[in-house]
Amino acid sequence: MGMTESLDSTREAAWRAYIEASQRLYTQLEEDLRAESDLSFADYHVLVLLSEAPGQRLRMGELASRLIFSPSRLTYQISSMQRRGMVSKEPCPDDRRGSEAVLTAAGLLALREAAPHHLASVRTHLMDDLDDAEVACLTRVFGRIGDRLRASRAGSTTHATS
Amino acid sequence: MGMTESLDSTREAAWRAYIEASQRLYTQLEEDLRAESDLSFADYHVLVLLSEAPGQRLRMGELASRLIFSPSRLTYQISSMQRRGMVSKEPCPDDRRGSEAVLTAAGLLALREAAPHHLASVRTHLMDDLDDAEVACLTRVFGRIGDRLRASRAGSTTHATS
DNA sequence: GAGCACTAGTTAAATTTTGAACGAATGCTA
DNA sequence: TAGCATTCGTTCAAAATTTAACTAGTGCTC
Repeated sequence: MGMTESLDSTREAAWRAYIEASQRLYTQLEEDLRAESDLSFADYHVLVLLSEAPGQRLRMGELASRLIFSPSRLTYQISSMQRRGMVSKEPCPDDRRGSEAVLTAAGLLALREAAPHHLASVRTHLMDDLDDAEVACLTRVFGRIGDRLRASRAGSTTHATS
Repeated sequence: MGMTESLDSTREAAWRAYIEASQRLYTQLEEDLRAESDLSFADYHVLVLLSEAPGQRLRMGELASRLIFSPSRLTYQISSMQRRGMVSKEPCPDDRRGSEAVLTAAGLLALREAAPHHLASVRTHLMDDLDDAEVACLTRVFGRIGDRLRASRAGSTTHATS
């Protein structure tokens, strides 16, 4: 387990650059989105996931795990969107504990109106700066990290065997 | 300005991988930090910045802009840390409007105790997976994006001249 | 040096997020 | 099938965050 207590300096620089830029990027995208659409980043993301789902509906739990939201956060998020008419909620047919969030026509419209602006933001603030090799690098790196984190979380949920 | 309405598919994949992994990474690091130290990610970051600053003190505004926090969020953050004894607050000598956050001995100790664990998390969940070329790529990409966003925000703060 | 626009930071109210506890339904095991 | 651990999602209270005033101080312009 030989572990040093710190990051080597090139990795520390990478870490700091990543943290700062990610924070700025997120802030900027959220601001752009709100400026042109009444949607938060979370709203937008919910709309995307629902619009891509079969029947344009998803179980609360499934949605929460894709958004990486806590259950209660998702409950709040969905009721807020429901209040604004973008989604409705229906009881789940095969599991009476569950419910599903369903995209409404208004929700789909909101997504269609916001998407071009939002995607333009993503391009402007992030993607336009990247060459193909860099895009490939990001996909590879973050894909791998996401996989690992997804797996480790799935593993630790199930109670530990001695 | 010929702009398409969407991202090409490799960029879209990169974007999605990045967003998901970033969110998971942040969640995981925060959880690790709390599990082993009573500190939030924000607390930790404040401690790092103060510990590196000359006199181990920084103006509120300076700290806010480095953390990418709104002024009121920083006020809240610092009072919370003050309550817990990690920082103190002193009026700024040369500008009576201002104040500075000062690292306390307890704050420095908390940082020293948390750092090895936190850095181990960063390594485990992010850096250990990356080869040198990938580290270089991240540094370059996020450095550039951070610079651009910092610049564009600085520019838009000052009111627009027609 | 008075007036005025701007900056620093705080405060207050509303919104969002977390975390723990809960009620209801499921499904496994005996 | 009774019992019990687990899962699904919500609720409630507490903590964090945002947003919009607002106070105080600065510094420029005349």
